[in-house]
Amino acid sequence: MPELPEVETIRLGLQRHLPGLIVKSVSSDAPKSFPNDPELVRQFLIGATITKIDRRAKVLLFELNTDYSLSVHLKMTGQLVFIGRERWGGGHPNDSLLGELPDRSTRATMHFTDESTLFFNDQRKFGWMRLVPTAEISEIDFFRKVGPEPLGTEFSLAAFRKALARRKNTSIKAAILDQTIVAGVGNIYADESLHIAGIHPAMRTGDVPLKKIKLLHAAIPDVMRLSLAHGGSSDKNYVDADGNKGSYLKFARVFRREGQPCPDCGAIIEKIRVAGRGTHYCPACQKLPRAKKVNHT
DNA sequence: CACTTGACCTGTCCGC
DNA sequence: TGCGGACAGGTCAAGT
Repeated sequence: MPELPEVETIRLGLQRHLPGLIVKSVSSDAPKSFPNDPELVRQFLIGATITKIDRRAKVLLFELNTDYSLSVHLKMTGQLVFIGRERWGGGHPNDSLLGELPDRSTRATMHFTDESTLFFNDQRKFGWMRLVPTAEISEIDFFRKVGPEPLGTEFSLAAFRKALARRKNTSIKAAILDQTIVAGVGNIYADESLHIAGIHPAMRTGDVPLKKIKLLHAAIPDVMRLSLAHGGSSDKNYVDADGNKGSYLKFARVFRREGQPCPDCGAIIEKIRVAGRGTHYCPACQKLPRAKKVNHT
């Protein structure tokens, strides 16, 4: 899915469009992508005003002027696309999408009283939109366990080292994909940050020297800021709230670049499988000392 | 607990 | 061209 930079890009777009809008109706493929009790929807979503769009890790939170919030996880292929008040003839920048949405991957559609619409599309149906009592969000298991935001101040080197100590026998890639270690890293930015830090993705976490852990700790927020500046990464599905693609992959160092030269040394980038995920790395810049590998594929 | 694998879905691409 | 299998950006549950 969208990883942190993509979800944050979507959040910024939604924050421009949604606050102040009043939900008129919702249609969905419930319960699959919209697992909510119809009575809760009627009471706490229909007629509610959206006040703010927040994000924690890869989860979006639509704050409502009721006791509930709408949490959204896009997983691998989710999209949230807003179509403005086209009936007013206002020339919204993505009016060209009119007629293209809904499409066959549209799982939920939220209509607002001003005739604008938010489409939740998700080809693989892994994502969801879920009403949660706002006061209980911090008690939800995921939010209790999730690690620090890499672009925030709590992501200190000390906190990172302490968290990594819990996963010392797994690969460093599996460790940084673990949302309880650091929030928002997914497959793209795991590969990119490990390349910046010069760490082989399959290296056992406990064997990565402190010097490299420091580089990795700096690389994770750096690569996310760079991606954010380019509107995120669009490989196949990702678009922002206005339907635009992100361009980070044009600048990617290793992700989806197997067979191409490493931007640092020119060696040919390889693709392997680590932690069950397709993994891209430079065999020259990211060496694996003998016996420092983790015993899974 | 720490760790790995498989499941959840649909679509696409690749080799035969 | 058709068909089977592998694979795709994320998390969970369930197994060891």
